[in-house]
Amino acid sequence: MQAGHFRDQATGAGKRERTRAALLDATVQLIAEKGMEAVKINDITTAAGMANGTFYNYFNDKDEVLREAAYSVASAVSQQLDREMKAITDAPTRVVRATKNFISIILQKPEWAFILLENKHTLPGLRDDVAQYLQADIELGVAQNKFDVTVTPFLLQQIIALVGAAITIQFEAGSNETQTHEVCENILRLLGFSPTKARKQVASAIEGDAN
Amino acid sequence: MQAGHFRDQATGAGKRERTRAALLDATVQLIAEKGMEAVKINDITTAAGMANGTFYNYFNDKDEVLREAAYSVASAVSQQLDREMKAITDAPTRVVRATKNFISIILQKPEWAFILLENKHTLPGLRDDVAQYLQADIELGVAQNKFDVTVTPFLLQQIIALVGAAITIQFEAGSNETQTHEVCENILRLLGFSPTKARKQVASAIEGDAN
Amino acid sequence: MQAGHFRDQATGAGKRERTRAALLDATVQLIAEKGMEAVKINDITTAAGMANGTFYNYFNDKDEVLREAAYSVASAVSQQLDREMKAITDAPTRVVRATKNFISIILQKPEWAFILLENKHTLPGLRDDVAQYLQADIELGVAQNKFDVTVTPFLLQQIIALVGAAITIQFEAGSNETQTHEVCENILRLLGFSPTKARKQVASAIEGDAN
Amino acid sequence: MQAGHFRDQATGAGKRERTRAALLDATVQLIAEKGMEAVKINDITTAAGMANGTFYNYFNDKDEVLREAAYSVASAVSQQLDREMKAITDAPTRVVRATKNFISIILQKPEWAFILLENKHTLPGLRDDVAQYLQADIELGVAQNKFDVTVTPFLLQQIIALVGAAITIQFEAGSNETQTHEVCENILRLLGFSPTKARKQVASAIEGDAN
DNA sequence: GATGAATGAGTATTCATTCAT
DNA sequence: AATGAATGAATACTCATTCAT
Repeated sequence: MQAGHFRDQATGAGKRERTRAALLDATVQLIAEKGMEAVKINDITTAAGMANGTFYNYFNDKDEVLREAAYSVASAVSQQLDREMKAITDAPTRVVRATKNFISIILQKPEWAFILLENKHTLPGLRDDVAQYLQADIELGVAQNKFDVTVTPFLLQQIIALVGAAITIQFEAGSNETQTHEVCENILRLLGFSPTKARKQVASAIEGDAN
Repeated sequence: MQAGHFRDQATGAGKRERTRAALLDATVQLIAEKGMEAVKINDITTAAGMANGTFYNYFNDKDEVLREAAYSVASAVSQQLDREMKAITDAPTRVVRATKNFISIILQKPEWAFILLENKHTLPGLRDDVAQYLQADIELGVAQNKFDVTVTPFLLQQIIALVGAAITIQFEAGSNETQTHEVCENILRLLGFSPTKARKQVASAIEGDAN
Repeated sequence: MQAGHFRDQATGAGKRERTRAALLDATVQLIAEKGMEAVKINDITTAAGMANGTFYNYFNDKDEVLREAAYSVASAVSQQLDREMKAITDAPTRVVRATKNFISIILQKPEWAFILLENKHTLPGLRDDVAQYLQADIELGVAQNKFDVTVTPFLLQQIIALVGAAITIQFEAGSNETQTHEVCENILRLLGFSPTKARKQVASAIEGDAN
Repeated sequence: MQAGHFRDQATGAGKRERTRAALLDATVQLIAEKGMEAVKINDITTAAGMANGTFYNYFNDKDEVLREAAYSVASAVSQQLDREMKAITDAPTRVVRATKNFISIILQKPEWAFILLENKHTLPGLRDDVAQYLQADIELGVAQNKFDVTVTPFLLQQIIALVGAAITIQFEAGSNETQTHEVCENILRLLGFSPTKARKQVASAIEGDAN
C-alpha cells in the first residue's frame, strides 16, 4: 500500500473512501507509467494491494476508473490553480501567471501530465474547464483594453494548443524556463501584443511571482 | 471491393501491387472510422474483400500496415502540397498559402485527417517533415526582414500546434473558412505581425489563390 | 475430471494446488497419447474439464507446462527409485537392481515412459540426474574392484543408451522380463564382466528383490 | 541454385529428376539447420530457387518429402558403407570397421547425422536396414566362434543404441577418435569379448583401415 | 510444367468480468 | 465487503494446400 495524492486526501474518511482512493492512485500511477490503454485491472489491484475482484466493488468497469482518474487529476490541477490566482486583477498578468503556474503544476507531477495530455481529445470536461477559465481572463483583458481580439471558442482553443504543445515538449525534453516564457509571449502576441510589449509584460508579470 | 486513393494509383500495375493498395486503402478507411488501435486484421481483409491470411502475404504484422498507411498518407499530402507551392517566393505569402492548402487538403479527405492527427506524436517522420518545410519558409521571412522571431524548434512546434488545433476543430465541427483565415493571422501574429498587418497580409495572400 | 498421479498427491491441498495438479495430469496424459509437440492448450484444458483461459492462471505458456510435466515425472520416478535402493551396498547388485527397478517403474506408467523417452535429449536435468546416480554406483564398483572400466561421461551415456533402448522396445512390444535381464547382463559386460559372471550376478541380484 | 548430393547424382538425368533432386537437397539441408518440424514448404522452394507451388508438382505433401529425404540419406549412407566393407571377412573386424566407418560417414555430413538421429524412432526402414546388416555380421561371428551371444532383435537394438549414443555425443561435442574406439570395444564386450581382447581386436581391425 | 496469389482452418495468448465462498 | 478462481470471447499470426493463369 503506497502513499498517493488521492489517498492522502481521503485520510480520515470512511474505509470505503480510502479504498477507492487507493485504486484511483494506483490507476493514475499506472497510466503515467504505461499509458491509458496498457493499464490492466489486475495491475491496478495489485498495485493497490488487493484482490482483483475487489475492483468491481468500487467501479462498474474499466472505463469508469480511467474516466474518474482523469477527472480527479483535472480537478486537482484546477483547484491548485485557483488557489494561486486569487489576488491578481490585471488581465495580461493573470494570463501569464496562469500559463506559467499551469505548466509548472503539471510538470511537477509527471503522472498528471501524462493523463492530461492523453485526454486532451478524449476528455471534453477538462478542455472546457480550462477554456472557461481562460475565457474569463481574456474577456477581462478586452474590457481593460489590453487585448486586441474577438473572443471565440476557436481563439481559446488556439491558445490552449500553444500551452499543450509547450507541455508536451517540456515533458519529453525536460522542464525549460525559457520555453515557458516563450509560450507566454506567444500567447500575448496572439492577443495582439507587439513582440516588444509581450516580452516586457511577461518579464514584469513573472517578477512578482513567488514560484 | 471499393475504390480508394492507393488502389487508383495502382491501376494498371501488377496484381500484387493492386492487392497491396487495396489493403492499404482499407486500412486507411478503418483508421478513419475507428482509430488506429481499434483496427483488426480481420476488419482490414474483410473490407478489402479477401481472406484473413492474405494480409500476411503483404505485410509482416499489424504494426507494419499501420505504419505504412500513415506514411503513405503523409507522403501523398506532402506531394500535393509541394505541387501547389512551387511558384511562390514571398515568405509571408508562402506561410499563409501553405497553411491554407494544408488544411484544405486534409479536410477534403477526412480519413487522412484522422491518420495525421493520430500520428502527430507517434510518427516522427511526419512531424519533422512538416517542421522542416515550415522552417525553410520562416527563415526565408527572417532574411526578407518580414518576421520578428528567432527560429527555434520550439517556435516551429508552437506554429504546428496552432494548425493542428485548427484542423481538429474543423474536423469535428465542419470546415470553416473564417477559422482558416484566423489561424493564418495567428501564425503571423506569432511571427511578429501586428493584428492589422496580419489581417491584410492574409487577405492579399489568399486573393491570389485559385482554390 | 479424471484421477491422476499429481491430482492424487494434491488431495487435501488447496483448490489452487488441485487445479494445477489436474492440468499437469492432463498434460502428462496427452503427451503420452500424442507426443509433446502435438499437445494443444485446448486439449489440456478440455481434458482437465475447464475453460481454455484457466490454463493461463497457472502457467505462463505452453513451454512451461511441458517442462514442468517432464520435470514432475522425472522427479517422481527418481523419488520412487531412491526409496527402493536405500539398503543395497554391493555395487554390481546396485547397478542391476537400479536398472531393473527403473525399467519396471517406467513401464508401469506408460505415460511416464513417453515423456522420459521424448525428453532424453531435451531435458538436460533428467539425463544428468540419472547419470550422476549411475556414476556413483559405478565408481563404487571400481573401488570395490568389481568393474574393469575408466569412468567417463561417455561410458555413462553408453550405459544409459542401453537402458533407453530396452525401455523403448518394451514400451512398443510389451514388458518382457527376459529382456530386462539381458540389459542388465549387457551393462555388466560393458563394465568388464565375462558373459558367465554377468549372468550369475544378474540372477543373484534379482533373487533378493521383492518386485 | 546450390550444389548438393542428390542433385549431383541426378546430373544428366531428365529435368524432372533434377528438379526433384534439388528439392530433396534443399529439404535435407533445412532439416539439418532447423530440425524436421521447423521445415516449411516455402523454405524448401525458396532454397531450391523456385516458386512454392512447384513443390506440389513433385511431392504430394510435406510428409512425403520428409520421408523421402530421410530415406534417401539412409540409402546413400548404406551404399557408401557397402562399398567400403566388401573385402572384409573376419566377423569381429567387420563389426569394428562397420561401426567406425558408419560413424565417420555420418559425422562428415552433419546434415545427414541430424536426419538419421531425428528419425531413429520414426523411420522404421532405416533402423531395420542397419539391423539386418549388423545381424549378418554377428551371425557370421557366432559361426566363426568369435562371439558369445544369442542373436536376437533385442541384442541388435542394444548395439545400435550404443552407436547412436556415440554419434549423438560426437555430433554435439565434436568428432572424437577415442570415443569411436570405445564404442567398438563396448560392442565387442557386449558380444562376449573380455576387456583385454576387445582392446586388441579394435586396435588390429583399425590398423588395416585407410580412413 | 511453373508460378505465386489466395485461402482459411488452426492455435496460443490476453484480459475484462463474473460469482461462489 | 473481500477474495481469487474460473470464464470465454476476442485476435494476431502461421502455413500447408489449392488453383487460375
